[in-house]
Amino acid sequence: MIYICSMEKKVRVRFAPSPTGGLHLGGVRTVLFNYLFAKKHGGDFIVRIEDTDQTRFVEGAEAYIFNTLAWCGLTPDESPLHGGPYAPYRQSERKASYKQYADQLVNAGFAYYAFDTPEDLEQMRAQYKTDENPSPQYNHLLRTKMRNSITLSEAEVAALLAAGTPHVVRIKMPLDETVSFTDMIRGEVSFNTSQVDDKVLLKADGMPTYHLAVVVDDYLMKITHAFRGEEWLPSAPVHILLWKYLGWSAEMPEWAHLPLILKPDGNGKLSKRDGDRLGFPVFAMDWTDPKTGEKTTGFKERGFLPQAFVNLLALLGWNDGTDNEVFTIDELIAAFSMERVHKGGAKFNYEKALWYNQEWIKRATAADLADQVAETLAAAGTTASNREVLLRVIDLVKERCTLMADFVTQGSFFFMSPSEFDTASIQPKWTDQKNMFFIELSKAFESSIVWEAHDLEKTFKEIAAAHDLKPGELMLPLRIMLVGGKFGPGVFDIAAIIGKEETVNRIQKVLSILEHN
RNA sequence: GGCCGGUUCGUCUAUCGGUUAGGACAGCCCCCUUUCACGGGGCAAAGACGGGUUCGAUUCCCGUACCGGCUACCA
Repeated sequence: MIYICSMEKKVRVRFAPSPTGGLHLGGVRTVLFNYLFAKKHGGDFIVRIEDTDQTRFVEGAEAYIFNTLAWCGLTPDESPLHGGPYAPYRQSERKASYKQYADQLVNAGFAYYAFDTPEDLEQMRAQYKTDENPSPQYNHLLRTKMRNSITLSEAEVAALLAAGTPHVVRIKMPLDETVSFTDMIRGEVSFNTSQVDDKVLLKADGMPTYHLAVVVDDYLMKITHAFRGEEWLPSAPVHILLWKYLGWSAEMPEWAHLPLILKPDGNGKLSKRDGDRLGFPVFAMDWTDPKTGEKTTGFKERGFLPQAFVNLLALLGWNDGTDNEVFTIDELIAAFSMERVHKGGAKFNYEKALWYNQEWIKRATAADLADQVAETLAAAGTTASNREVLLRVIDLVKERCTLMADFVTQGSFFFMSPSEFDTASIQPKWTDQKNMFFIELSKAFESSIVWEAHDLEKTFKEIAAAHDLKPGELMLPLRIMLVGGKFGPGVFDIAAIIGKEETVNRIQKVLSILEHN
């Protein structure tokens, strides 16, 4: 027998989000693994919007998803936004195409109509709930006790259908069969069909559930590899069976169930709440819930570089087998392989995330950072109009910034005089002698012809010696005069950049503050 | 409860039968630095447990424990 090897087919993967809110870490990582795998194999990355639940529709969520992908630089080859040969890419717009497959399954005896109302189901669950079985399933046992085309006569079913009675289509899980498949990450996984319930395939409103839609669309869109979170593992047998019942087994994609991203403390899936509670972002970008108005901050607005965000996500559950942890997207594409994705979930570590961002800021050139830094500064009320100066400042301070916002504290004083001076740190040891020194220093600076760090330091030391003072006890006062506080790069580098006039002004300003205290 | 999955330093992880079990983040110490960082050096820190298989198991198998996921006309 000749098989068409999947390696000969063009790789096509899809990310299929439900537009119900902000995109969280785990979601972006799923996108990333899809993207890396596709690009690694010269394939296509498709985004398909799974908006089959009309009750959960959230305004703006879809646009948010695309904005996030754009920020991360993970551009889809096909999507509702980018178009493509298999449009539409929104399941709500594909609604009409699902019913025929549901009917096909019913006609073949693999699925059936169920007329139970939500109240009926609720009652059933209440009735059969016991301590041993806290959540009774609509399965091979219970379906015989419900109102469906298995328990009802053919005539009754026909009459109900003709009367337009609301109904769903459910898969008829076979009794005691073993369904197994090879997961790219976990190897062989198998299930006994008696343990799986009769999932709804087509809802009463005519929309498919995820179970039907994912199979139909993956087939129609010629998806070759299906990656999703581990939470989908339990429903995999339903999907495998559907591929089989629809007669598409030969084209079924390879599956990979990605490990979950866990909360840093305790256990369990990472949620938005954990971020709020522990003080770090969980969403990629800011998200405001249109209904509640609740705002959630994202990694972007928190001051992360997209390269760092992508990098840290890739290394959460994957590594290339070496000690290398910092990768560009191109390096990730080159190094990526599903075989090296972990099975176990990973607790999210915000400290490590900060480290990645700092690494990326350190490695970026001043020119790379300039626009963003200027923007960050502007948002904080500081105008950096001179690009030349801005570049010098960035080079001087970037290794002390872990978040973009750090450029505000580390960089503002280059462009405007500090609004506050930490004089409390120098006051106790302040003397007339020091006062005299700074008066003379400011005069000397004022009459300087050259204005470079090296010369300024030389002048500073000469005058200090003349006053019989150690440079060490004068450095901190000078720093506070120029910076406002005990931080920042070398004082003379700072003086060199802010210029003669500003340097002298700041020295005199603090001198007068000290005098009045 | 049932089903499925997972388990190496506090955290992320390397190891694809033989290693002093390696690296990174965080922590601590030292050096560099007349601030804060960066950088350099060092310390401390791990195979859940019990059985097998094997000359030899962190690695392969089984059981137990623990953790997680799922158990909707949600994805």
